[in-house]
Amino acid sequence: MTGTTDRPPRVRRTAEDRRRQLIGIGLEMLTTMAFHQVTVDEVARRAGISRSLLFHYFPTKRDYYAAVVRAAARRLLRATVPLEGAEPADRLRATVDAYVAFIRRRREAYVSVFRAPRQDEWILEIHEETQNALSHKVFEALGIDSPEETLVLAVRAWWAFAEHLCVDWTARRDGGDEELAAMLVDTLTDVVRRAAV
Amino acid sequence: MTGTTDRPPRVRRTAEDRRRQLIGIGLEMLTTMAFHQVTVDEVARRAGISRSLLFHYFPTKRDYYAAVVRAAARRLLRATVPLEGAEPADRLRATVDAYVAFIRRRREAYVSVFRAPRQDEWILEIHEETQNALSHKVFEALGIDSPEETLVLAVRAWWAFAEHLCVDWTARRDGGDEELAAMLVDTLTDVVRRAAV
DNA sequence: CCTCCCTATCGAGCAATGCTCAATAGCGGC
DNA sequence: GCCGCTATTGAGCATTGCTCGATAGGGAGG
Repeated sequence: MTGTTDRPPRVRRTAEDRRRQLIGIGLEMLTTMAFHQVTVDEVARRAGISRSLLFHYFPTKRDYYAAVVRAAARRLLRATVPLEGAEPADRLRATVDAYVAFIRRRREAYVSVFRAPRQDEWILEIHEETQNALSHKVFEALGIDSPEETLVLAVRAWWAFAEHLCVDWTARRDGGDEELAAMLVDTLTDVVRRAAV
Repeated sequence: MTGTTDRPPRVRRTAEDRRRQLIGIGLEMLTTMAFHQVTVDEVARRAGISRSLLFHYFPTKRDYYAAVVRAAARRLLRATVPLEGAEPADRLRATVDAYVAFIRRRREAYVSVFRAPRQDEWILEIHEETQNALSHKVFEALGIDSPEETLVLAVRAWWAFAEHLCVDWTARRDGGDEELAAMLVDTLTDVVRRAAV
């Protein structure tokens, strides 16, 4: 028998392609394990490349992580694009519905990326940015142009509420998402009212 | 000149003492940096001991981290002991006030321990436990013995709201904590009402 | 005050893992 | 069919979490 380890031959992709592949692998792995368990070695192995190449595309493991998380964030924001030209209440409800549906569908990934142990403040920042973007959607939906700081803080904090409730709710119940969404919209309305005073 | 590196002499403490010292160092370091930046080497250096000794007391770095976080959680829970035998509304307000005051005082530490990047699911669990304990205090204050699951989820999620709002608020404002506490109590009341339906 | 023993403490070294750098080889363009 | 750009690799370094056998401080008993 030959002593050759049957390694797949070197394949050459475009940079763009390779990036996408690597980020895809990261997204997939994060649904299974926490990021600090995701070793560069393993990602490279799954991609069928050497560790060095990963470092060629992402100078640091954190950069890689950040890219993966950013990809996840983009997915979320794309999923919650607000309805054009409907009633404020409907637009609010639509965004909240989309958010609930997103978490229902991608719960595992969402948790590992955003709520599970994160290793890097950078990830916090991306999460923060994302939640701020969601807050912006709320103000958009409500037709509020330049909200008071208190209101901004309150709505942002409400998203923390929403995130937590959605994650827990989808973990314990198989359905009732309409009820959940309704409760979210109601409490959001309450919060806005309280903070606007 | 002598070539002796001036290392302090070996001092022998009781196990209990050493544990406390190490945990204290951890709490202190966490106010300055994220945990993954806290290296075993550095902790040992500050304590004036060898790395090995740290591993003698905490079999794993995570065990050490967990001990530090647990200590921080105990502080928080001790700080928010509910008033005995007052009106429900007053007890609620007292707990919320204590929580706000705690974050105002120990903001840095709180953030690094609970909201900053955490490396370990164990830490999430401790945080979760702590927040659940806080939820329990709310039900105690309100005189609710066995709350519905929906209510439990809602109140727990409200604590996520409260945490976020407090951390952000204390970061941007120097005062107005009464206003903050009032808003928290109001929104909590709203949430309880909405979830009880 | 001396001795003994328990255990707190250390030093050296291993393994995993993030990261670097010079060298190699596939593929598009001429 | 050749050439050059760059995607790709392999070997190796440093840090860091962790192990293990050896050492020594200090309280208990004489």
